[in-house]
Amino acid sequence: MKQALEQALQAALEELLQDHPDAIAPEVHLTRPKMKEHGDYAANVAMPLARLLKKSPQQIAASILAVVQWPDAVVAADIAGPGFINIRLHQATEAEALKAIVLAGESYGKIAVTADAEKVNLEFVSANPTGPMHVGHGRGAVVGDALASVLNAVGKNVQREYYINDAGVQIGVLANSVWLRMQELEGETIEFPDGAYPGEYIVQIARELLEKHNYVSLTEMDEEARSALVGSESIAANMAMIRDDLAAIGINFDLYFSEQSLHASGRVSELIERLQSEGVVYSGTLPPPKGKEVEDYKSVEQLLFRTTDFGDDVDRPLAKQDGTPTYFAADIAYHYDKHQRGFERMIDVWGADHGGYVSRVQAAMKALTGRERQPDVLLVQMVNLTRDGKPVKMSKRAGTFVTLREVVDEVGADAVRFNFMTRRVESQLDFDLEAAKQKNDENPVYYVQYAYARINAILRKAEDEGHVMGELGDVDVSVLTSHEEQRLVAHLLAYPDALQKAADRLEAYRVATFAMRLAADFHSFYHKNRVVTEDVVLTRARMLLIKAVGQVIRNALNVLGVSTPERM
RNA sequence: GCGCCUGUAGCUCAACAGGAUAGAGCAACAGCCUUCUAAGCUGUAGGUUGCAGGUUCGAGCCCUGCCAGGCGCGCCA
Repeated sequence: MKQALEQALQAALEELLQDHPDAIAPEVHLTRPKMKEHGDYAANVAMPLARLLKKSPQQIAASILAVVQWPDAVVAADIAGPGFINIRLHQATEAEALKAIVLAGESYGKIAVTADAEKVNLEFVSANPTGPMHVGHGRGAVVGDALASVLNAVGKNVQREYYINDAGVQIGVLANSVWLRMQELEGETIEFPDGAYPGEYIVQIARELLEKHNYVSLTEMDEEARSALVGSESIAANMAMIRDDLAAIGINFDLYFSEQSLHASGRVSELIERLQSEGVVYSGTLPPPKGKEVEDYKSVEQLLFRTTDFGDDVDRPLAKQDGTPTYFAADIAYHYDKHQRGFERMIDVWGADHGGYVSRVQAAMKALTGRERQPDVLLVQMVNLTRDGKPVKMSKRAGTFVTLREVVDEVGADAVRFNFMTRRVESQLDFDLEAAKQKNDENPVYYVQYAYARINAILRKAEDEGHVMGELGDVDVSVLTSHEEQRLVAHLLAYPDALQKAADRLEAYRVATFAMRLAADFHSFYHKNRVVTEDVVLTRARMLLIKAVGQVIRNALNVLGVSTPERM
């Protein structure tokens, strides 16, 4: 319907502007007015034309209305305020759409993924395999997963991908930490250095490794070989834990991609060679960082990628002083690999502390593929964990940081997911453990789920009393005339647009706020109108209405990965 | 010092692509359960949208400058 209206207006505009060959008709964009008095749809097209045509917006709106050919469903269109065109539809036309919603069911609002759908790679979480995920990772995980679902729902072919940083010095630290604990468990006296990972999980891994391997033969091994063995097994153990924790909030990846595999297969060095042959690499020195005190700064000649030619601030090193590739070098190889795997679009979800990294990766991809803004990066801001309003002290060094798993176990997956999803990623998020645990109005997730459960309670009650909605075609929706009913209908019809907008802007939180507003409209309706009454016709119409509401709430929560209990 | 993000009601956040009277929840106050789930609803109060300029028919949103908070700033990832 919206499209039909927009087309009608667009056609009218073209006609009007025939006398102005140099004028370009603005794209018609209809909105749903906040206030019912402003009709079902509103268009502001007359306003931007005011200057161009040297007429008042009201006059222009009038000339548009004079030529426009509306679809049958339009009952009235008038000019209001500073030049809005407000369109009113036959109430029954809107309500008829309830039937289509119920018929479509789970697929209402969704676009099917076709064979030629755009291939999107969505990389998120990518927490280091050196320890458990913390709450900040959890936010990125939830946001990434929901965004993947949103994109999938609008017809994109989405792959969820996790990049395992299983290379570099941190892995050596991990191997060393575990080995020290193994020695300790065997009764040796060890000194546990500051830089090592202190957590209890390290001891647990050490214990498991001692069960699998003969300690004495390990001590007899060459140190490098032992470190490699302990390291890779520790990574495997940590990844198993991470996957398990992710599964606990309903997140599964299509692919876990190993950084180490890029080094092992020679793809990183191949990539560096390729860049060299293209002349965007040189040997040079970087100026010392400004504003930050670097005590032992030494100017060193390094292999540098001329990212400044592609929009970055300074050139970036591809190799460390010892000649091994930097993380950056591997990451370029990784993103280039995604490109070669045929993804038309890449989206990365990173923590805000990686913000300074965006321009260099995009610069590298521009150099390699000529494409701008790839990957598209979502920077997720920090989570401040509180309990009863007081900050929860976290220290990674002391091993006292709160893990994502602990939070999920304490407050539940639904509460964690929904709370992480109700805010834009750009804003920092305060997450209070006590508030998230409460099953009351402080907790938006229950508010929405409660609406769904309540709808089901009513439908059960209706059936118990012998009411049958019957064939959709027989339901007379013209009796749904109250303010609350019309609001609900309008809201339901806005769902596909809301989903599309969330996808276009990579803002999954919109689906959450949509669900909350819909739930609010439903609760309001519930208190003013009875569904099950003596009036058979009205009862059937309202059963259809709330069934459609329940369906849309369910669809929205499905996208967000939040459960929809039938009873609460 | 430079770059990115943020600043909206006492608190946590919205405001759909620059549109109509800036909205919700919590907290406060006053009401609503012998009728489909009170994990809910209705009402009252609460605002110089950090500050100052600018752009235009119109600015919370765009531009400039300040102020405040967060993140980052070579060979960690």
